[in-house]
Amino acid sequence: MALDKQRIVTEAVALLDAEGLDGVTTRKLAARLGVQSPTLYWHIPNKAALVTAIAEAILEQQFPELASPAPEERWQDWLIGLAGRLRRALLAHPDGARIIAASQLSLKMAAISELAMSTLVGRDIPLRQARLIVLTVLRFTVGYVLEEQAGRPDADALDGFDMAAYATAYPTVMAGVTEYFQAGRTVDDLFRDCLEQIIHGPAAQSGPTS
Amino acid sequence: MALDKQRIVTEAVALLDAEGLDGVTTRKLAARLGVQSPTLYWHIPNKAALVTAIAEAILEQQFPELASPAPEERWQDWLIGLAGRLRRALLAHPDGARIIAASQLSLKMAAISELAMSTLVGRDIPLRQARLIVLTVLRFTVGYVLEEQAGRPDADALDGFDMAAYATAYPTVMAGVTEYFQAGRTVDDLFRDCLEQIIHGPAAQSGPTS
DNA sequence: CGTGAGTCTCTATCATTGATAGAGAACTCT
DNA sequence: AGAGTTCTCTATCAATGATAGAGACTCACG
Repeated sequence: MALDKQRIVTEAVALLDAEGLDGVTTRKLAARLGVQSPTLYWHIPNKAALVTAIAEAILEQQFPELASPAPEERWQDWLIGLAGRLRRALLAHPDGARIIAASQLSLKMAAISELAMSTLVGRDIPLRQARLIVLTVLRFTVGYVLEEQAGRPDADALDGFDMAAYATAYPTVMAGVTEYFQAGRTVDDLFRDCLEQIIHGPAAQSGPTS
Repeated sequence: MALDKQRIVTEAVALLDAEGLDGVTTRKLAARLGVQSPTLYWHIPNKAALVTAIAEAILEQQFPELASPAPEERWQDWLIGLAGRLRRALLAHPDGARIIAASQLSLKMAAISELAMSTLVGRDIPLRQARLIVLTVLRFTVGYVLEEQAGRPDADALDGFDMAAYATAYPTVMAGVTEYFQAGRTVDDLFRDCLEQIIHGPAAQSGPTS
C-alpha cells in the first residue's frame, strides 16, 4: 500500500477523531501508517502543512460540491444553510474550528466565499454589501464554533469555580441562558438564531422553531 | 524584587509582545525574570493557566473599568464601540485573539457579556434578543480578529501560490476586496461595517465613513 | 543482464519544550 | 536558636518537530 499524501491526510483525520488535535503527532501518525516518523517529511514539508491539508479534507468532506441555491430559494435561507453546513463540518471533528483557524490559505474556504458572494451579487445585492454579509457570516461561524468546541474546562480550572457566585456576578447572562434553553431550544437553534440576527437583522423576531 | 504571579504575568505579556505566543516559553519567561524555569511552577499550575492569566491581563488593560452608555447614547452605537474596544484589545498584542480563544473561562469576558446584556435589557430589548445580539457580536469579534491576525503565510506556503490564478478562480471575492478599499476605506472601517451589518441589519446602508 | 538515476524509507540524533522530584536556601514567628 | 513555611534551585524526564545521511527499491536505458 503506497504511502502518499492522500493516505497520510486520511489517517491524520482518523487520528484527529481519535485523540484530538493535540494527539496528532508525527510519531503517532507514522505508527498508524506503519512507517517511521521521518518518512512523513518526504511527503509533507512540515506539520503546519499537514494541518492545512487536514483542514481542506474536513471541508471537502462536508462540501464535496458547492451548490448554488435553487431559483426559488431565498438567498437568506440558502446562506443560513451554507453557514450551518460549515458549522457541521467543523463540529464533525474534535478541534475542527481550531484546525480551520490555524490553517492558512484554505482554498475551499475561498471557494465558499466566492460562491456565496457571487450568489448574492446574482440576486442583485450590491457588491459591497455582499462582501460584508459573507465576511460577517463566515467569520462569525468560525468564531462561534471555536468557542462552542473550546474544551470543557478541566477539573484543575474548575476546582476554584463557584457556580453560585457566577450566577450572582452575572445574573443577566445566566438568565439569558436559562430562558433560552427552557423553551426546548437546542444549541443548533441558538446558532441559527444568531445567524438570522446577522442576515435578517435584529428586527426580525424568529418564530417558534419547527 | 519579589516574584509573584503579578510580575510573572506582566513579564509574560512583554515577552508575548516581543516574540508572539510561540515565543512564550517557560524558560524564556524565567530568564526575563532572573529565575530558573521550574520556579514558575510554584506560582502557576501549568502553562494553560499562564495563558489564561495573560488573556485576562490583555482584557484588563483595555477594559480597566466597564462603563455603561450615557443615557442619551443609542445602545447600538455603544455596543459597536464596545466591540471595537474588544477588537483593539486583541490587536494590541501579537496573537491576541488566539490567546483569548485558547483561554477558558475568562471572567473579564463574562463581565463584558453581563454588562452588554444588562445594558440592552435596560433599553427594553427582550432578554432573548439581547442574548442573541451580544453573543453574536462577541463571537464574531473574536472570529474576525483571529483571522485578521492569522500570520501572513510564510514564504514556504506562498511559493506555489499564484496570485493571478487566485484572482481568476475567485473573481467576486477579489472584486469585493478591491472595491472596498478603493474608496479609501480601511480595515477598521471593514470591521465596523460588518458590525453594523449585525446590529442594524442588512437593510441599513452605511453612509460614508466620517 | 546491470547500472545508474530517481524515489522512497530507514536509523540515529538534535534542540526545544512543558513538567516533576527533591534538595536546599531564606524568611518568619516564637 | 530552632522549627516551620515559603520560595528557588539543580537535575532530570518524556514528548515533540525536525534534520542528516545511509540504504533499499524501482525502472528505464544501454
